[in-house]
Amino acid sequence: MTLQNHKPESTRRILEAAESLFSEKGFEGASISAIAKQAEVSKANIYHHFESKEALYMQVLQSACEDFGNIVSGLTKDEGLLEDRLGKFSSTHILDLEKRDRGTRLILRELIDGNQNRQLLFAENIASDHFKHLLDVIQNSQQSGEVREDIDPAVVATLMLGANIFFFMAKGTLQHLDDFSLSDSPAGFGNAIADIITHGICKK
Amino acid sequence: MTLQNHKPESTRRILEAAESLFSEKGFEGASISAIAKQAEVSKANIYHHFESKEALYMQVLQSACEDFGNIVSGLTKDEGLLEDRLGKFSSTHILDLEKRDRGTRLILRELIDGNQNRQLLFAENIASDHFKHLLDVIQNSQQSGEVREDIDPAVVATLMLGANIFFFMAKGTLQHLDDFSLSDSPAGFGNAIADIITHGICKK
DNA sequence: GTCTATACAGGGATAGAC
DNA sequence: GTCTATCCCTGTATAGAC
Repeated sequence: MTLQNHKPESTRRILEAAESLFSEKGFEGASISAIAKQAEVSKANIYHHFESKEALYMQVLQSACEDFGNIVSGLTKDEGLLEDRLGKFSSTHILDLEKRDRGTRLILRELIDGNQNRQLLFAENIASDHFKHLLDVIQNSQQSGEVREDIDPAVVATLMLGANIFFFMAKGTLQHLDDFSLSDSPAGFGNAIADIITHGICKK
Repeated sequence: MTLQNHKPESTRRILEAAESLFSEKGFEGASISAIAKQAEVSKANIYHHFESKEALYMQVLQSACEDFGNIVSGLTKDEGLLEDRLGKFSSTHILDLEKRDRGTRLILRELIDGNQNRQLLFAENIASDHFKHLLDVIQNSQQSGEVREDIDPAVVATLMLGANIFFFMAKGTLQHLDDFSLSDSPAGFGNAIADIITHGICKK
């Protein structure tokens, strides 16, 4: 976020190519040469715009985090049934994961790699948006008496977000399971888990 | 699984070091030199026992998959309340993810990398154990009338396994969230989501 | 089976012309 | 700002002695 936003075209192309390759092959797997080739610039040009490979990577990661923040603001807080609201949230969330496929993969990689410093960054960026937004909805429903008091909202949020994220990352594997009919219907999956979370799987 | 099981000590040490480093840094991030140093053998020795870096990696991955298979067989199918059975399954599962930390990370990495060939391997290995085992439990409970007929067992299984796996991989990040009290209690989390999945979060 | 030494390709990064 | 050419290091993998 420098003051002069006269970013040359090449910078844009470099970031684009870097996001593509880092998300596909990881930090070590993506080489500067490959990024340069895909961006149609020279290696030296990359080092003119970015201090190092690491600096380039961090910039890509930063952008991905910011993108993630602007997603889930459309969730209605007070109207309609809780199941419908959660279903909408879940569907929207999972579709967004797919829409931002590359950014999503990038962040998932970081979650696993477990770099201590960066996980705080994620906690602040992503958690503060997705997670807390979802927390609010559940806490409100708890205060209005719709939701059981002995439920931990953070567990509900983790359950829902985790299921969506796992659905995203295991998509390729889930498709091989013949029992799994919803593997190509992310929105359907989102609604189905909202149903389960609100009402449970047992008969009443 | 060759016929002569006279694996020399060094082979054992190499596999051990390889699992450690591959799981920590990924395939590209872990070098043969580093593995050799940690295993206290020479680089050439590794190439004496394994055809290539890729072959070594595949062997490590294979072992991790097999380990995963032998986990969840203790789940009781017919006794007790569904909530208790699911709670036990979930807790056991999540504790096993942690116990086999390195193998778990290895497989999660592969899930993201999305190598088409290997995802079939996972579907057959892991799905056929964890996933189908859980499917059975739910389908049985459905036939006995305990569980709603309009529930897709595969969605329930994905929901539960996904939440556990996400809990495992996001542990480091979740710890930074002050709202999340269960971040250091995997078994507690497992039981909590079993409660939600069976009964739902809404008041009856 | 284990080592040292080495081949050779490719990695990240820099110098300096334009 | 962009390039070509180059530096130095480390990567995987092999040769050959012991």
